[in-house]
Amino acid sequence: MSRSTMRSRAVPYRPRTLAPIERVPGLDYDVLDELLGYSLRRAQVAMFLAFAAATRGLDITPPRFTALVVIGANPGINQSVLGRVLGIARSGAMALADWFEARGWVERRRRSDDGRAWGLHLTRRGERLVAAMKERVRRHDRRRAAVLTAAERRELVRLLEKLAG
Amino acid sequence: MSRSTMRSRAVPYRPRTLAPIERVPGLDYDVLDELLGYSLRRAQVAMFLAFAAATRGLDITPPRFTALVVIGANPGINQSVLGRVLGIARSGAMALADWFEARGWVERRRRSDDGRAWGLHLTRRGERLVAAMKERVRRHDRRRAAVLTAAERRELVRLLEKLAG
DNA sequence: GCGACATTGTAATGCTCTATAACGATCCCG
DNA sequence: CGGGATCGTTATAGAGCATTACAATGTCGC
Repeated sequence: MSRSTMRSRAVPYRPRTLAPIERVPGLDYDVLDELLGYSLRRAQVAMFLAFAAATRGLDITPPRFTALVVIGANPGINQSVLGRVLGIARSGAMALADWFEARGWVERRRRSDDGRAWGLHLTRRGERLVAAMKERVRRHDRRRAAVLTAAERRELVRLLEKLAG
Repeated sequence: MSRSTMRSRAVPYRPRTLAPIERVPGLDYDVLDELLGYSLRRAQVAMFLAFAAATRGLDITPPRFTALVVIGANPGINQSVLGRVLGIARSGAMALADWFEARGWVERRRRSDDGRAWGLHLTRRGERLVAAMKERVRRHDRRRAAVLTAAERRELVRLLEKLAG
């Protein structure tokens, strides 16, 4: 099998400095300020910045983080399901798994119930890393969300879930 | 260090897929359900689907829509400022302007106050198109948001604004 | 005015993420 | 058993963005 043909990145890791979208003073934003989609986008920027701060130096992105958390909480999950969770194609989920495996965070194990599928599992090292990562992300998320009261926070999550369907 | 030399990376503006993020039954989402960032992301996908429905057949994306609205509301805006509004580099703003110009929606005009800059303006045709587009997007945005009551919608916007800071 | 530096538009280049399509292996079901 | 679905995999293509470099133009300190 040629999964050993690992996809290599020419540039291993480049730290990224993140900047918020500028709210240019004096500019007319017209209809944008009425759109829920645009409000969501702006709020997402704020939370994304918190995420970036939490994962600085780890070469982690939101999809990668989501994948690691889901693998950790659902050992043996296969790549197709992972792709559905992330909303990406199987091929993309596989590239993710390769990437994790190359770092020794995740390993593939044969599944007894399905000869086609590989089960994804965190390694010891992956578990330690994900645990630390989750803690840092949660802390930053809460800190950023601290502009809201606890009740507001709960209400916001409720409304977002309702919206997401 | 000047702002122009600061590295920045645009926060993903929109899901790059039209597929909704599946909520796989029986799967453990662990810490994700506590994270505001994740809830925001899922809600954003839902609103993006509304946007996609509104602009179907127009070959429009959220950045393009934002750019057109901003150009329409701020005639003569230059490409650097447009880039800052969108959170992308000048070169990207330029590619956008090229794209609009090729379709005859936007034209560049020399600015009397700055010999380096080009002012961006909607053409007649661009104006008609943007007006129609704004109406459609607004309608779909409201329709998708209709899963919320009017009061909930107002509250959501308030919380999002507070979060976006 | 002059000179250093900043800013604008532009072009070239490369990377990352994602989709799509194809394929063999395996599973499921009638 | 046989046809179709599913899984992992590979290859390929394209969108979107950053980065870098450059010339033209603007700005500011002196």
